[in-house]
Amino acid sequence: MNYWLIKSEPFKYSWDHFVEEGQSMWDGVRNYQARNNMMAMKTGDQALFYHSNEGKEVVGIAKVSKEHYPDPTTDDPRWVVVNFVPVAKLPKAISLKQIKQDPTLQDMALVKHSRLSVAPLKAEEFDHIVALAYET
DNA sequence: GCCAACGTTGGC
DNA sequence: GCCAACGTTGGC
Repeated sequence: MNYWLIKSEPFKYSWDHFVEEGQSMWDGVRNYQARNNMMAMKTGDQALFYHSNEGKEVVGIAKVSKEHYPDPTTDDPRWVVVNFVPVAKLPKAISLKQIKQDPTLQDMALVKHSRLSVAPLKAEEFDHIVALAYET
């Protein structure tokens, strides 16, 4: 199983909206690195859902419900989408600030390549962030 | 195939 | 709202 981090501007597509819909087609990715990451996703892989710009925090856990297929929102055959379903909302959102201050999370793409919208996560990083969120 | 111009993202 | 970082485009 692999772990990922997916970013969305809450203004465009928030976690709450995601939960409301119960499923999301992750479209609009127009970046090769991000696309390659999406193509590597397998059904059941877990992803942290991050709010960029507004909030700047990890708010929930999502899971891949459908592996990549051609992006129906464009005729351009280069782009793909994947589907996600919500797994759990984190009891406590983990802010970018907190991530940056955590020595074990310094290698995250979120820290190093802040513009990458779909990034791989190590299992340790995923577990660490989830553990932080469930701490009291 | 290089590189300048341009557009976009996202933190601050 | 600004700007740095970075990706993409297009002329040569």
